[in-house]
Amino acid sequence: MTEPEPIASAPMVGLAAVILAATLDEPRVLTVPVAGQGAGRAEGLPAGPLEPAHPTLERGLRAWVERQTGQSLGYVEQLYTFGDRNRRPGGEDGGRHALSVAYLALVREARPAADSAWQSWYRYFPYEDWRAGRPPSLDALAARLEAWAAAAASPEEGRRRLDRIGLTFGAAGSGWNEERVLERYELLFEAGLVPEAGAPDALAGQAMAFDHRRMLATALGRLRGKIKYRPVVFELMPPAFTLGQLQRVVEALSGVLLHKQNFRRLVAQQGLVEETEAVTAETGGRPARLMRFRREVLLERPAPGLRLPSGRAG
Amino acid sequence: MTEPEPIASAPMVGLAAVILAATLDEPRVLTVPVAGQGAGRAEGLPAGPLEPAHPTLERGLRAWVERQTGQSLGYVEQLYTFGDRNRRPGGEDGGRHALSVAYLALVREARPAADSAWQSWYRYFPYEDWRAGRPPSLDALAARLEAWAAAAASPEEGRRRLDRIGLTFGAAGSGWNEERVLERYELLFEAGLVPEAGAPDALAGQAMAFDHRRMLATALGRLRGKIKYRPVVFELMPPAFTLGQLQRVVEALSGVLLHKQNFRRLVAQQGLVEETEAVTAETGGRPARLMRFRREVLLERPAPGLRLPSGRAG
DNA sequence: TCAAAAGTGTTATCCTTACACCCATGT
DNA sequence: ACATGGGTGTAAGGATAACACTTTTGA
Repeated sequence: MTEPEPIASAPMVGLAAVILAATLDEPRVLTVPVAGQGAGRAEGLPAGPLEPAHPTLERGLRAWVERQTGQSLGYVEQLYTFGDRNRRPGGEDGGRHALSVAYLALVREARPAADSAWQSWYRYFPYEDWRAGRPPSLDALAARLEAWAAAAASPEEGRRRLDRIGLTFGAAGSGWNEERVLERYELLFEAGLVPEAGAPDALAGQAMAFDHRRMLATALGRLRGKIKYRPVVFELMPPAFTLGQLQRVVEALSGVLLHKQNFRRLVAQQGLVEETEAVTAETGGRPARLMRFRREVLLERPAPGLRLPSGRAG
Repeated sequence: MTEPEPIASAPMVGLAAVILAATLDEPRVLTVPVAGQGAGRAEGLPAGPLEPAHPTLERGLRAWVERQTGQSLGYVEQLYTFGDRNRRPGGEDGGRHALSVAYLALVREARPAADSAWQSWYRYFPYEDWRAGRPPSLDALAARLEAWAAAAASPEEGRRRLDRIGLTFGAAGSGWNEERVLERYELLFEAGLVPEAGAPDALAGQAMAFDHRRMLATALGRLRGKIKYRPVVFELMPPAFTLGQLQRVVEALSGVLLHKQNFRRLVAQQGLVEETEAVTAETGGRPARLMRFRREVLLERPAPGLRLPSGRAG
């Protein structure tokens, strides 16, 4: 009656890494060149097949990343297993499945090696960066999305599309929600507005090979959510940093500006950081005290993180 | 330099489903018998290999579940891909990897079919049920965990173990955190206190085949977290229900009792439900108004859910 | 002297928590 | 009458958001 165990046919299993860092005020992702699909070279994520020699999935991932980029990974967590879309090559493989287990990694230093390169992740998602106010490209995107909704087969379908647009791109009830990165990308994909889906221009951002941009979107959404209840930002910070630097990194990740005073108070009274003796001279203005992450906070609070204090202000 | 695409060797890929329901006051999981490892039959989750005929992972999962249990699934989300532990059969397969992509499914009705059976999930995690106060088995477990910490190779390792015990089982700072189901299970596993790891008795709950109990722990933790910011509880409720029923289901999921008045206010003012005209006679006491889920809340609030109003009270 | 960034303090407001209490039905 | 669960109101406390303001450096 019952099968003995989830044993399998012979699918292809790949490993892929979304490796993020935050140097200066820019959030970065590590990319490698990929022999082009059709025309020339494309950008992609470090990736490779799972091999029998790999002791675990995660160890296999680390091996591939070191080999392709020279980067060694610290914090690593599993993101999602992709297998449903753009991953069945049709007849050529006799219908074999192609899965890809994607991981999120956070690193401190950004030493690019071999062919790899660090890119700002807003290169792939320009409309996700609200630090300088509402991105102008959103107006054009919104217009195209509404046209897509209007072109729906039935009125109900049109209404559903409008609801989704409002939900993911704001306008509905509560405005922009920075965590819905993946939902926005999938909506643009369905509407045919991303280059991967055949859009003529790059209004919705730079394309990536295969479904790597979907993986990146998944990673950004996850990270934007996670900084609120886990102190993962510090995986991106040097051992000592100023509160201003910390704030700029959080702003870079979340894509929105924060209220300075409240951010400082929040960080301080949550016990996330402690002072060091050192101060730094720095770019213009009064020297700032250097802080370090307070590891003990993990034992004290149930969900220590940076509940973003909303408002935009200097 | 760069490999063309995450293409693979020949691992075995399985699909597994944690199917949850809430009938009356008990939270349930759907299990199937598994031809025993060693001695007799064990309980397991519905599962089966990914096959070339499956159009997507999720469709493959639905097919396996219907075939093994007769249950058709509504809400389904991917949980995690397990592959690192208990999943390399050693020499027999020449070192092939065995992965398992686990899914969480929520269903309304509990019609058992074939060999499958609904079990209370606290059968597998008795210490997770705090509805009748602190479970007595926790005292014995805590004693064994402390013995495990004391038996560490080095003092630092002993301290680390104590920290983890405090963090996952309470005592540290903030007491019991109902979301850390997986972390608790993994700690018990490492300490050798679960039957799967060879513990002599079932103090830490009933065993399951393979790593299925780990999957169940992952599912419970995810669900306990998710009800706080997504209205997933309603996937478990009938179309019309009383606020009392809703509260009892939430309590069953989270394993803690809630404060009645605040729960009602919360649900009401969040706009999660709306009244129907009907009332129900019910078990003892004044007849209650029947409510239904307000679907529009999805469009209105960024994260509609049931932020548990802490305290235990009638 | 001024710009720029660091850093401190205070107040209004909202949400959470807790407590007290009334209502309608079955036994 | 009373037990049981349904249902409403309100006051105290804490966290958030917004505001105003001082300090210390470099140009």
